[in-house]
Amino acid sequence: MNQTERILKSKGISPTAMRVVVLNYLNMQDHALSLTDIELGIDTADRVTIYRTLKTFESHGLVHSIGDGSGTQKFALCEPLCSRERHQDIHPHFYCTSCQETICLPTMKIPDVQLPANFKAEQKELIFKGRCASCNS
Amino acid sequence: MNQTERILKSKGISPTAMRVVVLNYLNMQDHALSLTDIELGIDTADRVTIYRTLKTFESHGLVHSIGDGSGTQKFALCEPLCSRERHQDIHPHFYCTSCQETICLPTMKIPDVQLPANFKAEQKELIFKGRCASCNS
DNA sequence: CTGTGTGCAAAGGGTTTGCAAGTAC
DNA sequence: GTACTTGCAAACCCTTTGCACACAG
Repeated sequence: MNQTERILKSKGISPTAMRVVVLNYLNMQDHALSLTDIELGIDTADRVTIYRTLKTFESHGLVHSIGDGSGTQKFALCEPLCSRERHQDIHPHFYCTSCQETICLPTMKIPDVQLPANFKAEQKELIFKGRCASCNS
Repeated sequence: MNQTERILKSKGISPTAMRVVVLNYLNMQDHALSLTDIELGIDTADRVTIYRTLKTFESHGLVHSIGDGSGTQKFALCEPLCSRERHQDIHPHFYCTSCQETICLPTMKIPDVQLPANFKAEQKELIFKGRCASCNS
């Protein structure tokens, strides 16, 4: 059993061939991917199957989804600490309006903000939009 | 000429009946509205017309749109200082996963975060998800 | 008359569900 | 055999564009 299968099992996901392929593909990327991105990258797989695979991954704390304002959801691997109950260590994302890539900024924290009385936040998302380093150079 | 028409003119938007109705409706709300919300609130108007009205408002700095992660865009009135060139004073939003309402938090600032070298941000968005005060009481 | 605004129709894209066939244990 | 997984089809919803008519300056 290889490393990818081990990761899936550790999250309680049975490591089918499809899931191994999707996870490996996500692992190769340094930015978040849309369903279409993955579909194009894995030419053997059906779009809906990938969709369901990602939903499975998400509900088991293996990937997180980002609404970057581009109108389409994107997905990226979580930090190892994330679990199905709680996504640890959620980080900001940068959406490049030039190349449309969404980049995770895992080394940064989302600062805390004092919410109004009786508001209870369970998640927070911080998104920057602009031009990324590659598009600026 | 009433106050609503005056606002429209001050933003360079000709104050048609439709636009006055939409602006008044937005003005009555304390939270951001989706296109569907507005469509249901203004039963005389066509969905596409409202859509175009909002786009006009947005490009003239009268409303801002929020992608709250619910999958649909929402719109809310801007602060008076916003202009077509630049949305001043962009604030965090709170998305209630119970009642699906998106609430502006205009008294709060989005904290600055140090971006990686050569990344240039033009916009930032901070969204909290959880339960709002009404749903918690 | 000319430009703008509105309504209707429809295209386009992404997300989500249903169902039946395939696969693993 | 039973439960889970996958592929195909289709539904659903939101966003966006095209076009023709109505309206205002």
